[in-house]
Amino acid sequence: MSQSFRLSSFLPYRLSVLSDRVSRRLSVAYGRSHGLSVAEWRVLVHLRAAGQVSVRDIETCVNLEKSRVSRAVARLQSAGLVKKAVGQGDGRLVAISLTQEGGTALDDILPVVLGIEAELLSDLTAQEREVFSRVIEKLHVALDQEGDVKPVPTPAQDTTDA
Amino acid sequence: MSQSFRLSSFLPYRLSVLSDRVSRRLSVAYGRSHGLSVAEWRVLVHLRAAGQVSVRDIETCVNLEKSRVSRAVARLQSAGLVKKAVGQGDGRLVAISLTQEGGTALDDILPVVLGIEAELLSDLTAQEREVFSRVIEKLHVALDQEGDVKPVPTPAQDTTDA
DNA sequence: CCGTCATCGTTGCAGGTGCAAAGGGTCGCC
DNA sequence: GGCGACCCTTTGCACCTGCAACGATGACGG
Repeated sequence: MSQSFRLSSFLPYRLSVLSDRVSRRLSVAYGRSHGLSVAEWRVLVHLRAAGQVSVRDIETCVNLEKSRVSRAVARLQSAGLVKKAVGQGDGRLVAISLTQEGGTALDDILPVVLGIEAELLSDLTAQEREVFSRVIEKLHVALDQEGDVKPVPTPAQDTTDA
Repeated sequence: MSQSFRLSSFLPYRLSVLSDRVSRRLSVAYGRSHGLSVAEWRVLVHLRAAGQVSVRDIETCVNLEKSRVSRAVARLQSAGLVKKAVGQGDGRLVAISLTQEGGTALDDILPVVLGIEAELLSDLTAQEREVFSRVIEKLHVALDQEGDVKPVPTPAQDTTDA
């Protein structure tokens, strides 16, 4: 039956392989030159855009688990790229912000990273880019639907009454 | 300058987030039900298609590091889904093949996995699928070109002499 | 004011991963 | 036949990750 299954045309496989390769290519820019991991890089970028934020903010905005964020921030702090303070209003929150050093590092890294992205995209037509982007969004929608089927308990009730 | 950088529209980020989500969704099928990791799943699938192969074969065909393959095979062996033997012609090679149990497990898993993929793709038009696939290939080509620049060793020598 | 519960962040733990070095085997060449 | 270069696979190590449990803090109700 499924004798003909081909991994090389299997969507999750293709996505995983491509994503890994791209990440690896990218890590040359922010990893090799500044010793940053993916998590650390994402945190830095988000800090630049958001100013002063909590771990929870980062978690939701850059798709990283809170423990991952926590450890990334700790490493960045000991590298001097980030500083932490207790939140003023709420003592549970941690106010994380970029240091000047962190900003400088980003200034270093961003052009390189954007250059790599541009090279990757350079052979694509405008239509290809647009469709590619749309498909990614559609896949997220599909994942939302499938995943969120769990919470919904009984689909029966809509037939029972008005 | 780069104040306007948006992680959410950054290609490597989008790919990574999507790929992670899809993998996670998929692991429900082969992970939760059979206790398989991604590496193990890929090895099984390749074995079904290729029959009897070596670690090196798997490594190149399913994009896994050799150490990852080695450990995946070890786990699969102790789970009884795979068997190992020394290669006949070459004593260095390991002849890895599916056991009957392994084949049965795949028979279980494959329909589920294909169903998930089908759901993901179900909202895409034929054109979207085709473009998406083409873009993935183009990105690989771009990575090949960029990556192979590496071998160039010393940027210093071109200034020093002829 | 105090008890209970939710929220935030950190940490312990078990496992997975990449890299590099170590086994073990093969082949060609002297 | 023996030696050294090479190849295939495993393993040691350091690191990263997810999950779950934990301590700390705030919010709410009695």
